[in-house]
Amino acid sequence: MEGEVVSKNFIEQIIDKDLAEGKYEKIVTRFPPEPNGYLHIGHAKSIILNSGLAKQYNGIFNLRFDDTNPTKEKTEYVESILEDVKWLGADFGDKVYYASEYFDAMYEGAIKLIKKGKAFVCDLTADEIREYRGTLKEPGKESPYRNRSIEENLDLFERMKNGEFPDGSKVLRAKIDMSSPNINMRDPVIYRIARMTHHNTGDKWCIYPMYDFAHPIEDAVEGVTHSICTLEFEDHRPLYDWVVRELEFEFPPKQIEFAKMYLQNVITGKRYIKKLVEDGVVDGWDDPRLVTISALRRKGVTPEAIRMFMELSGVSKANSISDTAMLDYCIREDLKMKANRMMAVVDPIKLIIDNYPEGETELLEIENNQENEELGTRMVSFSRELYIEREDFMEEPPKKYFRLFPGNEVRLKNAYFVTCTDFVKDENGNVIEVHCTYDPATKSGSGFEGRKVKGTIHWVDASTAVDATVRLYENLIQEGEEVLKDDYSNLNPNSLVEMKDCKLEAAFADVKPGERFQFLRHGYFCTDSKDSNKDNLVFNRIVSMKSSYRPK
RNA sequence: UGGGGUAUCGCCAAAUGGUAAGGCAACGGACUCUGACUCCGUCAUUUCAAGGUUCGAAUCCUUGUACCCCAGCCA
Repeated sequence: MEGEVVSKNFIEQIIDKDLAEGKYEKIVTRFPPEPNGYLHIGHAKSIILNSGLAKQYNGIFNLRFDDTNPTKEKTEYVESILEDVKWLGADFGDKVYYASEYFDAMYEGAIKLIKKGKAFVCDLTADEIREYRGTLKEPGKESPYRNRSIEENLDLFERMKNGEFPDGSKVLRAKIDMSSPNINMRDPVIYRIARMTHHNTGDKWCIYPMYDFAHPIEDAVEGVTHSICTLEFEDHRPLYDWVVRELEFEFPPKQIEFAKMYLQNVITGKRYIKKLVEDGVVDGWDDPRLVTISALRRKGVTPEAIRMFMELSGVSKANSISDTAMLDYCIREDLKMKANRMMAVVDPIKLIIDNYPEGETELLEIENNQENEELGTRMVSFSRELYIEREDFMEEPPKKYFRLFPGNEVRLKNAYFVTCTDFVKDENGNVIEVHCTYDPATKSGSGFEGRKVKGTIHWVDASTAVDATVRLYENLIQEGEEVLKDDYSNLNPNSLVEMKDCKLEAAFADVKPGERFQFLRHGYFCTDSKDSNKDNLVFNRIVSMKSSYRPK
């Protein structure tokens, strides 16, 4: 870490320059979600970027709900967002900001514009405004209401606020340039009439500011220095700057855009996730097949892993789609040292040690994680009848198969060497039982050096093993090459695999919801914080292990 | 000839005119009480293309090409 030359991303370079020029003493960033859904991995990038920058530069990071459109917003969403941002570890101080707290300031700002002759009340219908706006290639034309007097505008706007006009009948527009090649500058609507109960301000207002007008004000009022948003707002920057300039803020914030985070083979995009939830394709916003923050949390992904992933992914202005393998790597990397390594047999087959005394049981003390002894040890019972993984035995092994087959000796992880002597098949020819003998001299930890063994396999004591369900998730997404935008019908929801009849070590009986484990050779799992109880343990798969053994 | 962006390894991504970092993935090999982990090694004579300037170009100029965003009283 130390001494390493880490190149700065383009945003850090901008900040460095601003700081060097003495523009700011302290930077202020913000994460401004609209509370209209749950946060997902894409938002995590913004949260981690913005809060990370504030931390790195000893600045301030604000969490602000951009709640200027009550038709889409719900308190449920602000609560979940709050929880997710906290969970991710972003330090937003002890205050949560709401754009709706600035409605008065925004109203005053609008009046200021009117008084400067920079805004007017327009009676055109929504359709007419669209027509007058022109097209991408042709300029628009001016509204017939554009030249109303300041007095008339002031009067009309006040009456809009007082509820004298029906919804949609009038809007307040900025007076900029109808022939601008940038459509956002063609007299954009900055206030609309909408009688909706706001989750925060109730029925106090019947006019609400539009994003392009509200956002720069929110930033400026909070003293935000660097307003970092995604690429699609690039075209809005001239308008952002216009608002900040016309309203004459002393310390105008600066908007900087970066490319969104997309992940290969998963659905990002609030809109699509929302549809899956609403249509009942998934269980809810935290369905582990999704990549919402709550789903990742439920699956057992750590905030540290998500942060590492964002750091590794970097920030740029190039549209890109990150590989989920990188996220998996971060999860593995983070959990490697802090998850207990437990034994679980997912597809059990019985192993009988013929020379082990019947009815006898011994307790083995097993380290929870050989690479981190702080995690302590646990006691696991061992006796004559065990379960092993079905794939760990082969009647006729291929070349380079190191596990159990007739005549071969392997190590039972944390226990003894065992030599396969026989096996039993049912009437269908399926192996149902494997027999072996063990060598008491080879006990784990005894320092036995007599001979080496090529393979080691995991196991579980048949008499004490706990039954459990393990869920393997594939991230929910499309089949084939096309990433769906509108064609949501092609989504394949059938990527959840539940494996019942799993056998786990007895030690798992007192596992707590949300705890994470590495199941040897099966990857990393988390006890499902929703479904787990002592009688029926449920584990969600976080990421799988890599395996270079591929029998053919 | 609407405007605004972006193009560097399979995937992210540095390099700010001085001779293409790094990570993920992949592939070899060593090690191993799991074939994981760890460790070592390999992986862009070339930066969308073609010209040009320069002792020197991913970086500057010219001309193209591809992809993304914008016509909500959404954010």
